[in-house]
Amino acid sequence: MRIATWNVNSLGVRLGRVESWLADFQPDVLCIQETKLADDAFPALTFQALGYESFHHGQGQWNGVAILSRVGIEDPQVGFADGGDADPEARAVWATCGGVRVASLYVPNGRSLDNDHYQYKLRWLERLRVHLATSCAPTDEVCVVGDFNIAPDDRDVWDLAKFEGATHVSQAERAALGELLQWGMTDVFRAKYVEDGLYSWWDYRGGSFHKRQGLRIDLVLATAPLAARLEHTLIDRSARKGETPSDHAPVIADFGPR
DNA sequence: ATGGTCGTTGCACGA
Repeated sequence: MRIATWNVNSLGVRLGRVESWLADFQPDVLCIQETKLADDAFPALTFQALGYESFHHGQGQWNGVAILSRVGIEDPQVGFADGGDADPEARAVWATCGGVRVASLYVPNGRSLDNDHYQYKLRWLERLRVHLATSCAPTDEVCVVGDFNIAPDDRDVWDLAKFEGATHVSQAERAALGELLQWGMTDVFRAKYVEDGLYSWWDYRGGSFHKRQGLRIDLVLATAPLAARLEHTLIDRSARKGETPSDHAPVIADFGPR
């Protein structure tokens, strides 16, 4: 089972690229972030014609997350089932695809450590932790993927000095991610590759991609029964090349049969 | 030199 995640930075602009990427990589599940579309503008029929059912939660101009699946979409769910207020931003969808509980997440950016949005980010991560702890078990097959806007450790940052005092690397964010891992999830890309310099996002400005100045912030987290079957994982840097790319590359994980 | 680009929208702001 091939599960992929890709922050496309506007599905309206990137639909052609997503269509050809699906044809090239044939994922069973593709989780998309930053569709920047309202639900009635989501191109479900286009994906259906390619063999993918879909579930989208959007709000229009910003955010927006989706799951595409050619192995079924059951029990779709939006946001967090923690009894709290609905998230005002469209950042999380869940569905069961081929027996795996899948989440497509767009974790808040945080903007800066002294910004209210950073507190929203930390609260959002805590709601994610509670949602997982109360609706899933580490012994279930759960795959939580997306743009985490957190570089898990220093290997995932091109220049630590540039990020001193910034979001994406702060102790509190990394600790929040660490709690998800401690609960029972594996960062499957890091499980296969230990070296630094392997990134999934590069700033559009200043030729960052060609200078290899990026961050690894797009993650595939899997519970033990799934992670034990990991066969391959890849960041598709080729998708960051050419005309009008997203600033993120897709991340793929292949899990063998049960 | 504290910039740079791209997406949204609308002539600024978020990432």
